[in-house]
Amino acid sequence: MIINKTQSYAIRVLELLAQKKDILISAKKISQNLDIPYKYLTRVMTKLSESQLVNSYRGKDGGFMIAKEPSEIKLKDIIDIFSNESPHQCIYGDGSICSQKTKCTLHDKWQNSKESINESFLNTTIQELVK
Amino acid sequence: MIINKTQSYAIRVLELLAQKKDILISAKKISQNLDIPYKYLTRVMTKLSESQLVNSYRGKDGGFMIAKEPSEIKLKDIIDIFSNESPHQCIYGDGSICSQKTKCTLHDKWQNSKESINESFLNTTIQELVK
DNA sequence: TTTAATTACTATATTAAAGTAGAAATTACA
DNA sequence: TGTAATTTCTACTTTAATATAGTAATTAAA
Repeated sequence: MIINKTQSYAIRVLELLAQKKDILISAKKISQNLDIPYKYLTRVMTKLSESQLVNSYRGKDGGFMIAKEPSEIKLKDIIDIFSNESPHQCIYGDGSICSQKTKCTLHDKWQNSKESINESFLNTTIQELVK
Repeated sequence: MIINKTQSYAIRVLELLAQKKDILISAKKISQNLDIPYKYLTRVMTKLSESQLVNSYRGKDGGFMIAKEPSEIKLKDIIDIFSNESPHQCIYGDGSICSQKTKCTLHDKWQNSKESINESFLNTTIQELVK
């Protein structure tokens, strides 16, 4: 896949919260609505909250709300939160063999594909998913 | 990553075998040459052999040889051998929610990126990596 | 025909991602 | 002030990918 499961969960959550802008929604409801395992979701939500893409409200009647204009949130912002991979990874691994200096045989081809994806992540906002 | 570790191992193996066309090379040598764990590599090699991208020769002085013209082996041929994912996966998973009929919100964008990658896999042959 | 070097097979171990469980901290409201 | 509903924290479990280990099968050559 292009992105992992956790990342796609997070994108879908923000899509939902964008649809319900200015309304508090609990993790329980998000979980039911999007069919994402509740306990796993709560951890995703905590990270989204730490990253200030959503605001969280604790306690009774608490929940989550999108923290920015949907048009201000790029897919890349979300994806990066749940990403650990070094961005320039090629078939020769982590940069020790393949680097800008000593490119691996696929470096340029890879880079093109990656840039195409990355560009898509950069210029797609949550706004677009909602309408 | 775009591809997983096993897939990149396999690509590098075929790159090497293409460089040593018509020469038998043992798994041990491949392992040393490419710094791929020996035991893991042997299983990758068995699969490449089953898929007839390489010919295997057992017994003393045995080893592996590329089985086709490097120009005839597409990256996609190699990648597909070590791939289990359904090819049209979007953020809504495996096709039950997102399909051609009921597209997910990112379906078209995703498809573009995927096609760009896929095209690259399809029109890049091992030949290109060697020169 | 024996030996050594190899591929092939099968089982197990390690690691990272995904998922689950329980309880602490917080808060609205009766 | 007590209770119930929530987020947050910490630990554990499961699953899939990657890696390791041991041995069987094969084969060239002494």
